[in-house]
Amino acid sequence: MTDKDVRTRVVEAADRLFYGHGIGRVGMDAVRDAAGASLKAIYREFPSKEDLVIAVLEHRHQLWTSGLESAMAGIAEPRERLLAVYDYLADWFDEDDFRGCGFINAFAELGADSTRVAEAVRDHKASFQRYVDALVGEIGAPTSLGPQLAILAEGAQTSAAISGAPDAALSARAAAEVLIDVAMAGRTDHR
Amino acid sequence: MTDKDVRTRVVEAADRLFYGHGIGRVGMDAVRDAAGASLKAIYREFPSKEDLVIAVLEHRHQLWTSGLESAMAGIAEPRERLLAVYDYLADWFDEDDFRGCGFINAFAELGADSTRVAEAVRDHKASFQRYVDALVGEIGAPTSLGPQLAILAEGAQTSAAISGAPDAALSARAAAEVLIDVAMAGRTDHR
DNA sequence: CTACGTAGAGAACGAACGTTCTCCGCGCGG
DNA sequence: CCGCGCGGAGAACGTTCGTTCTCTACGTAG
Repeated sequence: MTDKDVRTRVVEAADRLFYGHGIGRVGMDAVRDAAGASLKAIYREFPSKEDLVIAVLEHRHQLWTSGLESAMAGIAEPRERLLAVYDYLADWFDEDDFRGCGFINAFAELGADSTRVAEAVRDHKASFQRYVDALVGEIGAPTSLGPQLAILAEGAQTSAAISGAPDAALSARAAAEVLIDVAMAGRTDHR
Repeated sequence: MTDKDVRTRVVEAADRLFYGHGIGRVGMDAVRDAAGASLKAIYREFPSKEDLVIAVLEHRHQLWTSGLESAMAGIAEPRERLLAVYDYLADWFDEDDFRGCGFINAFAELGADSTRVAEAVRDHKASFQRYVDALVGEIGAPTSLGPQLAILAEGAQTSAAISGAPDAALSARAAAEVLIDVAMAGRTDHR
């Protein structure tokens, strides 16, 4: 229980609670109980709840990024790497505590009033967009494909969260395949 | 100010406030002030805040549906009607108080704990899905196209909300065009 | 005119929350 | 062995919120 330092325990506990019930519905007392830390220790590490939220979003960003990388481990072809994004989503949607994209949820809840939260969410999405854009660049597809693939990933997450049907990832993957292939075929292909 | 009945005024005011700031961050006092009604009158119409939220979501569903219909008014071709969905989104994203899909926002905030809200959001999304599916059926495209087009619409909304860039609608429209055309071409087309 | 039912304005209440404070026990330097 | 500072547990505080209650004004029936 006390094998990790306070900061890590608090962030991980808060992440689980915030993601599961929404940020506004989880009090600092619940975080304290789940993290096994004192309120004093929490507030020493995070001056306010908003700071904790930001730290949680950063932690979630790390998880997402490393998860995505390991999902692509061993895949060399950029086209296959792009499609692996949707397989990664499919695995995620199947977890029984899946409740949509934590960033979108945080943005929906606090984005209007907290500039810092809005910025953290924007950063995360922009980082993913850059990642996709880079892969799109590698296969030589037009840059307009990047946003389209990102929108598919985005939409699959909320679709799966709301309907509870994880096969939104499969639909998104199939659509991505079509978009990629058409983009490649339509490219000025004087080899 | 008192030209409409209390119920309508309350729902419209609450809708504006909830959508603009998030449901949890708007108190009943703010609704009372904005609607120009007494708390007593509000609670006579809506036994609890949750009931008001449900009524607001239903009202928003009406707005969305009628807006979509009028966006398609005069368009006969099912293919063009499908694409008009994304034009409708584009117009919406351009409004300066656009803050994402109110249903997704409500779901992110309350879906985990309020079954009624979760259900209302699911109903709305299912209704849109049926609408798209019907148009997909009319052009004789495979049913798998329906979810793909809905995911694009979904993703465009959150993308535009977070990045603040309304051109997500254009990306989604372009992607939809490709998906539709490929689906039509790939159809067992022995005429 | 008078009694009564109704509606509005806003005070009041209890709960929950974010944040701070108090108190106590424990470990360490002398 | 004795102070002393630090950390934890949780009480406390001020605010906000959902909901209810009180009080007053008013329209209407008789």
